[in-house]
Amino acid sequence: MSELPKTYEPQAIEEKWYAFWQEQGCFAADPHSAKPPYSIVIPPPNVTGMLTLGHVLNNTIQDILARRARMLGKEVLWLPGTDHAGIATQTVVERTLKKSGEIRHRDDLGREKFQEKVWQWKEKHGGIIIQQLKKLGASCDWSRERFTMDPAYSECVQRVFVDLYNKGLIYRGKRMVNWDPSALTALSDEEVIMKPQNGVLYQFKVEVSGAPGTFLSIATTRPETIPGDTAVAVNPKDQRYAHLIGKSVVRPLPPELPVAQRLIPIVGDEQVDFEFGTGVLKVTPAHDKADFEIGQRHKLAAPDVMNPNGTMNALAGKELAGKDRFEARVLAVERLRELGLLEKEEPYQNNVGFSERTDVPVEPRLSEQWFLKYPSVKEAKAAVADGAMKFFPERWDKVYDHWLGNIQDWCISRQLWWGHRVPVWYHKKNGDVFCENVPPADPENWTQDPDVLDTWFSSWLWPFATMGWPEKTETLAKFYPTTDLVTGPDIIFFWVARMIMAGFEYMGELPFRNVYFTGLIRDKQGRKMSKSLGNSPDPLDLIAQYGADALRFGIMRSAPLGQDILFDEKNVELGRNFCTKLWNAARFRQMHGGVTEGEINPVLLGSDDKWILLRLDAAIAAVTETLEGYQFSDAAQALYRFFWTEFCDWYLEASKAALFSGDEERKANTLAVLDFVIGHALRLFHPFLPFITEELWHGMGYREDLPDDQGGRTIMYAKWPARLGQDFEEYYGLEGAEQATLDKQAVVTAGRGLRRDSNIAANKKVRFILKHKGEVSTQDAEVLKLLLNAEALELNASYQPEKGTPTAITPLGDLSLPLTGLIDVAAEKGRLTKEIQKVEQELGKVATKLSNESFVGSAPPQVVEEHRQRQLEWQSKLAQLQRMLEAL
RNA sequence: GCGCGGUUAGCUCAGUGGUAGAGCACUACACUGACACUGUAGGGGUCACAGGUUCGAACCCUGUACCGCGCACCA
Repeated sequence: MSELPKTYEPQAIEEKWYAFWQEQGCFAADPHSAKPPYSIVIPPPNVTGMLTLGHVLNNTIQDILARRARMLGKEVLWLPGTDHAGIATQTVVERTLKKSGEIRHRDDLGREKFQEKVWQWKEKHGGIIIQQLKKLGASCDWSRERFTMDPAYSECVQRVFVDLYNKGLIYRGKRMVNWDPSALTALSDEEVIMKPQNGVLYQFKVEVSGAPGTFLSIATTRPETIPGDTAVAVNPKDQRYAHLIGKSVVRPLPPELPVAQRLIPIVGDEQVDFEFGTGVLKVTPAHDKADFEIGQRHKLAAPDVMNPNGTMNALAGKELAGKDRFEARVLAVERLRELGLLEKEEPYQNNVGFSERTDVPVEPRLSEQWFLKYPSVKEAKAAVADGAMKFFPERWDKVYDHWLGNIQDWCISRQLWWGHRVPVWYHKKNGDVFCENVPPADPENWTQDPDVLDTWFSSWLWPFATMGWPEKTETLAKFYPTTDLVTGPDIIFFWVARMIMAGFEYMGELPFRNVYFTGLIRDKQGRKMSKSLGNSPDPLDLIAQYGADALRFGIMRSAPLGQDILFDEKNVELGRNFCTKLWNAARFRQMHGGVTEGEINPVLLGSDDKWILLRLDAAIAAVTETLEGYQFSDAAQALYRFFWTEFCDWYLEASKAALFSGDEERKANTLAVLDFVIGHALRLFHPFLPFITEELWHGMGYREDLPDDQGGRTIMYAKWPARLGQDFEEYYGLEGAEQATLDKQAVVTAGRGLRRDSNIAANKKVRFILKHKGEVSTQDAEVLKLLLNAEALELNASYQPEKGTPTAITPLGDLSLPLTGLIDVAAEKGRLTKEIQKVEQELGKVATKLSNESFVGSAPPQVVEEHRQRQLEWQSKLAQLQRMLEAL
């Protein structure tokens, strides 16, 4: 045992223990272990990412689960790694290279050179977030770190692609996709974010061919796509227009084309809502999903009038060609106006899809892409529906179920360079398609598909691809399916649902048993954390300032199940304060000498000793229960309350009576209780506060000679505290022992109240007199005297206070504070009157209820009895107060 | 449009039928033998609104308003 320094300095201590844990191989998972398995796979952060508060929340929860599982005697695998994050990483690297002037466009380098650059970038920056997770205390098995582009992992991805291709679930087709004109790639539906936009609804008219002077009015938000219109559609049930079906109209743009080439048919289609706009819809099959479907039904051509980068092409006419789509919109409107066809412009709010990554409006675009018809949907749905897999909070069940019930095929190809390349080759001459996880034998005759796969097409294999699949590895045998998954609800479709499907398809089993969805971290005004707002604190700064334990505890205390978290640095401060409290309580214990080897002697236990043991038992129960229900903030709160309010504020103070009593036997027994409680508390705290608990565990000298599972080497493997149990309570005589302390607490609070009401400084020694009703033990009297900071506490069962003596009613009898100098009768009168008012009010409430016949008649007897008891108590208190008032 | 959350003290949130709670903030007092990153005492709430069920509602039911999120979407 070495003396603990005066203040807790987290930095050096954190580093010391993290290195120790790693050296000792404490995080390593052993598939040969006889212990029952517990496993989590980390949601792999972007390889180029930096630690955010979201990661802190997420990974602290995982670490708490993992550390607690170890203490419960499980063989724990927490498998870490990173994601190559295709589009995000490619964008970052490309931007950096442009900034440094190395390239103007990635084409300057070409595919292979560019890929090399990304790998270099990955090597340089890829480890950062892993190092940051270590600072947080994450107990991952780093020897198993994986990356979604590791060679073995890539093989898994290709194998799965080929398999799904052979099963006919992956196909290539020309479809309407979400196109990102900035990243120049297709996106999945999930990568499109709808945002309300303030736009304009334009109304223009077109002349019906062969009927001069007959016009149709069309409403549109996208006049720039008019050159791509191949029909106008009306609802066949719409009497206004039905007779025009089959005729043609003259498309106004581009104006330089001869009218004959601008004639487009009027078609009837049920999909047209005749309530909206004018009831006439312009049909642009190449630039709108709904229009594409109409086009298919009516066999319309689908000319693409745009370039991939969102500019108009030659088909849009010479005026629009080369112009950006938004610029073109303005020009198109001008043209319509000049032609006298523009009828109306009104402000209009509609939803526009934006690319999740580049935040650019997505362009619906017809293009050749790879699609996946999801496998094992039925099994994935059933797993959650029938409870084989549990979501926390439960309400995500519905969201998941709804999505799986309505899924569209997944567009999995991306026109990027960073990612897993589609394992498909086309024969240069005969056009044969070759899909294998190895290139064709005669590569010179084949061209590989240029596309790469959506990042999520690799991460959906994460739970088993990281464990050595497709080999039947020992790791898979031991740790799959995993126990818990901890992730944000924002990727429930992107990742969670898809992993479940992949799990069933390739392992024939669910990938995890429980999914805990964290909340989103927001700032204290409720705004999302974002770089541009500058409201996203750097967790590393917080760790440097407050310590990792403080950050962990602060964030866990404010993270209720399934609710968003409004992050406030105050909570980290609270965590820091709590660590200091823990530290100082330990120092206090240490002041009184080394850890006792002796057992607690039941005969010597005072009422407060028994009380704190019962409170400890309650804390063990509360923390265990809340953690089993994934209620981390409740667990943190229970710990906080137990340690600060119950242990430090009461027990530690009360224990001073024994510690300073001079009675060595009594002192030793009190120290034994302190050691017992602190030893349990440190273990309860360990999953939340790994560093400080380890430091104190060693610093306090807790039995370093013991075996691992008793915490000999590290607290990490010490047993998770079990409930004390019936035998324990009987042996130590704890049953019903709580009341004595509760009574004393009431006396102390009352006494301090008297002192304050009489304007006597807290540090001034005064004399209290307790007109005790029953027996008060010497020890209890000592505790009362100490905590009242009294010069003396006189026990006098027949005490008659002088007029005006401040007196309070307590469970142990009237407590008086006789004042020697001037007695302020008026003040005491005021105090009593105020209290009487309060009691009368309470009494009134109870009396009203009890005088209500239907209450007495219908309420359960014990409730009525409770009210009667309460009424009696209030009545007697009132009577006493009134007597006191009269005596003044 | 459909669905899901939320509305309780100045702030952030617990509280699922029987005496309204915590932390922070606030006020006052105190550097008494671990801790001022502290201690002690205190002030502060028609539990969003309107109906209903019940002896009894913050809690259950119906409806409304506002905030947030998700899904779908009308050009």
